[in-house]
Amino acid sequence: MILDATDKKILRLLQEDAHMTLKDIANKINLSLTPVHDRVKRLEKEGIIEKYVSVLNKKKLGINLTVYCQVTLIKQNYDISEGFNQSILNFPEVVECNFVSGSFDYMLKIVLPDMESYHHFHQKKLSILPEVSLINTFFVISEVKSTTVLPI
Amino acid sequence: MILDATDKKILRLLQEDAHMTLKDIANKINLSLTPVHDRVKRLEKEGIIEKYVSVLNKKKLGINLTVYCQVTLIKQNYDISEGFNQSILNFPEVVECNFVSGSFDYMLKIVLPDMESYHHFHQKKLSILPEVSLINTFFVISEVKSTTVLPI
DNA sequence: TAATATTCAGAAAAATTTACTGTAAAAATA
DNA sequence: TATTTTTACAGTAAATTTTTCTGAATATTA
Repeated sequence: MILDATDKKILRLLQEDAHMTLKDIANKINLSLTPVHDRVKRLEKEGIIEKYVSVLNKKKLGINLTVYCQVTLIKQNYDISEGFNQSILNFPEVVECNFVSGSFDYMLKIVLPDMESYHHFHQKKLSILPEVSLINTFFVISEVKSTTVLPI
Repeated sequence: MILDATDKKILRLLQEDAHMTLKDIANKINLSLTPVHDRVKRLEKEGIIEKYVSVLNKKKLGINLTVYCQVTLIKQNYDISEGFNQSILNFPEVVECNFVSGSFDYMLKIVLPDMESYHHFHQKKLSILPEVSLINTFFVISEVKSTTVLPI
């Protein structure tokens, strides 16, 4: 599937604000409702638009600590990795987990209320996983940028 | 502002799918339209709900490479940091940038079409910033988890 | 106990999305 | 080259959703 200039304009708008009405979009890109509607539906159907979500304010929810954890496993084989992955998927405080190249195995991003919660998470949830060998933590002091907008 | 159980239920639903109708939400949590509408509006007004966005599919947009960069600045003072921050905000491929504690200064997450694009980004955009002293890159081999859903 | 807020239900109005009809331009085919 | 087919779009009407309004029930406060 090829995205033409109009598709990209629509995607750029919807990435920033999914609550724009079709009419708003139509006006912004000088089209009528029909093509905008059809294109959005097509983009949804093709899976280019994966989902629509609400972005909540961490601070106002009392989530005041973000950390990156570099995790090394005891071994790199399939079963060990899969076991670890499954545990991570069940940890709601882990918002990001990627298997990476380099001197460790996984890069995690974790969001928590405070340091005490992190201590608990580290001791009672992450470090006790049988697959985990090493954890190296970096604490976020200040968030410069955080966006769901992809460059298109 | 205190969130009661009903607010949290609404937030949990909207975090996963912002295209649920008020009626859908009302049905799921056994309420009528009015309180759901009023609560959502209040959550928006208070800034608990920050925005609504569309999540796009990286792969289908030809974005096949994700990397983490650990960046060290030449100095840690305010002007140097601010200069760096401003540049980062203007780089659309940088989707995440956090000032962190530890053996380097910033943790970046960058999304790009391929290795060639990363080479270009590294050489022509990141490493030439006057504030940057050191860059350490980790390539994502496989994405295990990536969510905008906060634990509430 | 009365007055005031707060929360919610139901209904009507306004706005948006969806579906339908048709036209013009571009592309494909004979 | 002419004809058919496809594609993209405009306009309108129906269906759905959001928004607004009215009022009742419960809890809070004076």
